[in-house]
Amino acid sequence: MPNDPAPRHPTLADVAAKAGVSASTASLAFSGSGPVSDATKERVLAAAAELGYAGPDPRARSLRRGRSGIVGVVLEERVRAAFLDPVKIRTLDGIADGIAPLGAGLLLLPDLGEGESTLTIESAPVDAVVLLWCGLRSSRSIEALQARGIPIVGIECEVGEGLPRITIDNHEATRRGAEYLRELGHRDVAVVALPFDTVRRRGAVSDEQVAAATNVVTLERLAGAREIYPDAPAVETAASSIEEGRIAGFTLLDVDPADRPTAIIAQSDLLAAGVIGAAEELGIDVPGELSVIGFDGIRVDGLQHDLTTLDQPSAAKGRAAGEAVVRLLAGEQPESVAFTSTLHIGDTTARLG
Amino acid sequence: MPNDPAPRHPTLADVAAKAGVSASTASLAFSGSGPVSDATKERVLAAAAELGYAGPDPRARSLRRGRSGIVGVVLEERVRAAFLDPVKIRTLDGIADGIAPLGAGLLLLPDLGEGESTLTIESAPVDAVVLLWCGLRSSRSIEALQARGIPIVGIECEVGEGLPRITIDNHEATRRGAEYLRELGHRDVAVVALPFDTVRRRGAVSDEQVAAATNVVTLERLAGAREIYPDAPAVETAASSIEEGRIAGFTLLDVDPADRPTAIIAQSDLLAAGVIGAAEELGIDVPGELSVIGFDGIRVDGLQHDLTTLDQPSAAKGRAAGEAVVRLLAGEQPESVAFTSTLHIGDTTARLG
DNA sequence: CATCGACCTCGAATCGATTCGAGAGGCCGC
DNA sequence: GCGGCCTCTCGAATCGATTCGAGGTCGATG
Repeated sequence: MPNDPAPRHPTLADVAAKAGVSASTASLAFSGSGPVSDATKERVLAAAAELGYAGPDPRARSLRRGRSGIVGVVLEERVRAAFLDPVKIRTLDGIADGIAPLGAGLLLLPDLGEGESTLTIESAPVDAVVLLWCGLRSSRSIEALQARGIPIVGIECEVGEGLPRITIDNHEATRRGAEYLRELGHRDVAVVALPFDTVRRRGAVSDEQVAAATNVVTLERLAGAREIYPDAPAVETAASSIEEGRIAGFTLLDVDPADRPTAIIAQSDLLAAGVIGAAEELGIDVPGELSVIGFDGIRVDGLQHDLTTLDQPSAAKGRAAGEAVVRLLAGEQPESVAFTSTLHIGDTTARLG
Repeated sequence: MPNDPAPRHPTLADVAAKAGVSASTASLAFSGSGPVSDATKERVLAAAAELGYAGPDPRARSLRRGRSGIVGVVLEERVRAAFLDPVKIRTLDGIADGIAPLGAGLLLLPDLGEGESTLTIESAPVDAVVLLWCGLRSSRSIEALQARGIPIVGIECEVGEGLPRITIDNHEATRRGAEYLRELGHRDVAVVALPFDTVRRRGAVSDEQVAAATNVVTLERLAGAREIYPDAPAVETAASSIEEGRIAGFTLLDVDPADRPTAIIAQSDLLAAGVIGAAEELGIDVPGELSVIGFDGIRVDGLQHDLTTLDQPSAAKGRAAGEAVVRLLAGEQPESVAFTSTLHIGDTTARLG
């Protein structure tokens, strides 16, 4: 046995040598369709099996081919958090569906590496990228991707000139919800808002904060509400979750009943569920004393009510984004797509009085 | 303006040339910590900015470095389906948590490319792989990964000698659940089982089918139930979903009341919820006329009952797998981890009679 | 018998960056 | 004023596979 200090893994060259062919021929034998005689191909495969060669190295292959077969999905904040938000899950589901023809994998990427992150948007070997509710941070990354010629699709995300975007009618839909509350006779309406930017805060929001906000979805929905209720106070939350909704609910409801709003527009169903929970804990009847309207149209875990909400097609949004990716990679120029939400009237809203 | 037929993207070499340094120096300037003077580094960065160079190509970098910063998660079947299963979501969540120290991205891979899939387990540029409820198909892939020296961790998955596995006490837990039913006086108990292998079927399961099954989880849970009820009939489902549970529920319950089981052991909470739904549609009272026990301990969307179930720590399982990956990549030899489920007694089980 | 294809196989260039050891200056101390 | 050391920079090799055009062999045809 000769010295074998470095038990490296076999490479294509090793296989080729063992099979008595050139590396190029071996490569052809593996890629399948090349003009290689059956005998040769078999010999190469046999040599590979004997050496324990498991096929071409994906890294080298993707370098040479220029494609990795991976589509990145950029999530604001931690990857973990995305798994807790049913809307994101549904959207991811749709994306997976939409890119199915590519046979590509889905790489989940946090927007900003949390300090130690080695794999960032810029350093990930992706063929295309879908941005999901991206914040301001992404703008530099977007430039980097564009410089590298990587197709980008944005979902609810300002993504720059000429790039396809998937959106819904945040403003218009919320306005419709607010109008419905007005028809029910409500005059004192408050908004429980999604985060305004990537710095997560809680509590009442001043006009300056609104002006400085970067989260487009939050702003559009807020503007839609204020088109009907220009003076509606807004409470910011740190995330879209039931617990955050509950906290915001207490802020708005645990006050002198005279100062209490009669209706609350929550910017997500999870927040709405939290608000309803807070109301119940405070002995406030929903919808008798308080009407609550949500956004998303998900079914909230544990919520006993049929939430009045603005039903948005999350999965369809994801699918549209996936399809846009496919077309971009095919060299086409897909259009942006704007979806529409529908007002679902449940049992959490009622006529005032 | 000279002819510019191929508007290629700039490479490190271009930047180096523009900055008047060698490619090696430019590389050092980008990787940051190398012994490069500030003046030079600045010059390189300026040249890069001017050329619109967005940093080193991830593909080339990963080829040279031998690491891609990606951890693959192999899901049986379609990626899409995983997003619909709360248990998988929770586990993914845990994995993301566990590998956080790596700062790596999470690449979701279907077990078998659905025909056209280009990115398979073997051809994905991953540094490590977590197998999630993998089926038989994976075994070839596992060999390929091992041949390439890629660390593997299995969750509820036979993964081969010496590789760390994350498991729960499927057999023992189900036995405990069955014992509880026996204590309640039940004698006619049926099992609504998860899929037996990757060929999705529905309906009553014969002994031959059990013998030929490959899904370890299904088998272990079935064996646990049959330790107490050796003759318990089993119905196979095509997936873990409420709808599948409903279908199986009808199979078992839509019969002569004399032939009806008095209790059903469902192998997942979603299946249990479906069974309960079927019972309600058939006018069978739960738990009055039928006791139902689930597995997982998730809260099922829309289910009004507090399900009696075997609560398993899904997120912890994922986290343990993630941590095992981290340690494998650090050259350590992590142990397998076996978690324990606890019997949660809700209001879907009752004493017989 | 010579020539023309058809069919395989091979060499060499390429993808883009990283890394290691060597070498070139500049600065300090004696 | 000179040797030695330290700091920065560069060349060249390497990672592993793919691809294109060239060349070689063999059978068939005029």
